[in-house]
Amino acid sequence: MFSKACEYGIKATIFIAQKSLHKTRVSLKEIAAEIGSPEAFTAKILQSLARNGLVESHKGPTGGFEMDRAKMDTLKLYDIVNAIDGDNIFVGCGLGLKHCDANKPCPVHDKFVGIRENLTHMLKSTTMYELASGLDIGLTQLKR
Amino acid sequence: MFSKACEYGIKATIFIAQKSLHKTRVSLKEIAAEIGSPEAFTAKILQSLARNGLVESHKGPTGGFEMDRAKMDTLKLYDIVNAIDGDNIFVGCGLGLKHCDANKPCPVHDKFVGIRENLTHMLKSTTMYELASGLDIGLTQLKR
DNA sequence: CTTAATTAGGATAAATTTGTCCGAAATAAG
DNA sequence: CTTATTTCGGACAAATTTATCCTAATTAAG
Repeated sequence: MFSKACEYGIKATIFIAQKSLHKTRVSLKEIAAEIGSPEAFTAKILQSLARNGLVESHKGPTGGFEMDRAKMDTLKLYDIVNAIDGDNIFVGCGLGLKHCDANKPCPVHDKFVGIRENLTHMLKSTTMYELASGLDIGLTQLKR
Repeated sequence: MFSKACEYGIKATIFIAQKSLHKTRVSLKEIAAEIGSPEAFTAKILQSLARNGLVESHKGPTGGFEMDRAKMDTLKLYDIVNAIDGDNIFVGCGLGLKHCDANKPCPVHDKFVGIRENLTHMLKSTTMYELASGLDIGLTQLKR
């Protein structure tokens, strides 16, 4: 469904948010260890998320990644997926056609409309705070 | 959502089914031209589908691909996706975790259960006949 | 039997995604 | 100011997916 990069990006961001609930910054090293991802590859993804303002990064000793409490409410799962994998999964044709719409639909067009709306709505309504909280109270996990 | 190979496989199979509605066999060349796919790559995909009995193939002059009328009712979109991309999209964790279930769920687990059930049900209930018919009466299209 | 048309399949190449390495830049603290 | 720590970012490498090429095998028809 999502690329590896996107999976890592989501996991990393949730972990950063969880730590930020306790005003704690996390380093790339801690993140990669926690979510079981290749460190340098994760660095690229986080750099991109930081450049685009999805997470905050700080260099130097005591540096690392963090997220405002307010950001946890405004940042949705949708934003992370969109930032990393783009919007193809939300708007693209299920069969990869360039010109597929309700007028001249591909054979699966109507079948996919509902699925995509369902997915898009879920991703757009899921906040980082919600995901970070579930992780924080031990309801969910990022390893294994 | 699906790999290129899977997109080609779905399109090719629907086109084969449509032509079989009129008892007409189609060659690889016609298929690739119709669905706008690389011929040799499409050949690989169709070979695999034929080996696994999803479509029927015949060599020699007047050869090509076809599908029984009965098969069009039993063969579901699900079977094609499963044959080409495997079942990861149906059963895998949204974040790629190896051990993610209702007991120890990843942060997005519950969010994805409904989406996946929705997708799986749609794919399992969509027959080739339905898709081929829509294409045959000009309601849907495979080009562009 | 010969020929032509077609799928089968192995080998290889190109493109994309995933992953690694290493020096540069920034910065907190002694 | 110096040092240690951390992110940044370019270059490169490996793995996977997508695509191409070419020969073999099959088979319909003259």
